[in-house]
Amino acid sequence: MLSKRQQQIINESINIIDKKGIQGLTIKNLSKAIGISEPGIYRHFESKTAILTTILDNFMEMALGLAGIMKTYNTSAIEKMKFMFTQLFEVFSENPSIVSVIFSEEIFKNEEILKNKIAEILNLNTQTIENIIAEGQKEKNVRNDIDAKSLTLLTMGSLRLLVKKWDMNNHNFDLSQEGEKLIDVITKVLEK
Amino acid sequence: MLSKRQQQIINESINIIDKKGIQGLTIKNLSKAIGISEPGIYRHFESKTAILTTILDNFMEMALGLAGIMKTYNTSAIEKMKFMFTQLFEVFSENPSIVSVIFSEEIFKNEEILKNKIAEILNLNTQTIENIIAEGQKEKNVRNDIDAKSLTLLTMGSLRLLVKKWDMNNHNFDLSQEGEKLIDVITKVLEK
DNA sequence: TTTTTGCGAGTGAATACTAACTAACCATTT
DNA sequence: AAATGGTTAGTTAGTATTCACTCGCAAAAA
Repeated sequence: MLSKRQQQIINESINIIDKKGIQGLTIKNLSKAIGISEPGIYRHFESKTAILTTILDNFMEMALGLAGIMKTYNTSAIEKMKFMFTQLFEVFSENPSIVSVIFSEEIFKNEEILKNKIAEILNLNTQTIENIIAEGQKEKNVRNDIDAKSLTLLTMGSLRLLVKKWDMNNHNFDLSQEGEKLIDVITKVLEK
Repeated sequence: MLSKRQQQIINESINIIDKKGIQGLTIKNLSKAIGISEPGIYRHFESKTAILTTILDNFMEMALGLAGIMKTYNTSAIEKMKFMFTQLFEVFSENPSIVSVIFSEEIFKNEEILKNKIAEILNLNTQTIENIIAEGQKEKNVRNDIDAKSLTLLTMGSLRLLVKKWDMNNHNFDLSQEGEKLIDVITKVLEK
């Protein structure tokens, strides 16, 4: 479990990465944002890498949680997708800064451990969507003239790009609203 | 025009970003890779930012060139998309390292000028695809139960994700081959 | 001869991180 | 109730290293 201070450090780190990029995340900037001295940070994390590792571990848990929910959620594939996407758009709208971390794999290229963690998260999320789509194909609710992997690519790719554009354009449109539109489009494309 | 040395510096910079991320691109690393001293770099670029600016300007020219070609290329929308995507997959296969720069917008978050340049490039490429799709809808070759913007999101998003996965997984699959598959899928989705 | 391209040696600022110390709190023991 | 010892969370003042970049000079090219 993370202490309050640790959680604060994590949140502020994500904020800084969002605003200034990974190069802007320095212990100095971080400590200033928190309001303690630089060595104070090291009372709560043994290194800067430990902070980044914790961030990614949190995202991994989120991904695992989502995968678990989707497995037990008992409806059609299309309904599952709708539910999942609505949830995601809500989370991103409420915590805009996590977008620039979770959809920006290459900011962790520097360190092998982090690079692998982020690839794992992406693969898990892909698998979650692919499972839903494949299941839908079995139940004949989803078109099967295109294989599940390709439909997953379409679905996930468009979701990611929408969110990324929202992020790059300083959230100057309503993500939940545009997200709803995208869900409709994807539904149209997936349905048999 | 860029001198040979300048072009070499640009290429090596892209290579380093690909391998080590933006944090790995230091003047020291760069000069070592080129085989000259650190001050030697400054004979050819006035600053590190100037190097990055030049990289993005090159990409902008590529995007403009592509947009120009697509305007004059006189076939159906579907054929245009096929042609454009095949071209892109070829370019990426031959120059894998540019992928981690051109599809990694957030590595330039640090500097406002660079951030804006990369947003411009993305918007231009989006516009190019959207134009083709909208034209196809006019000519009744492309479905019109979904608006052009959404179809563009699907198309571009899936392309980007495919290329990004290829990059993240150390190019462990044949991009051109998987790209062909994606082109077929997109064709199926777009066609009326 | 002038211009271009390189070099060694250095600059100040920023980087992640450490050493040594202190004040506040808290559970025991006296 | 008071003293004791230990933990937690913070500090100031530093470390070695790396960062982008500059200066003055030399060799080579035009």
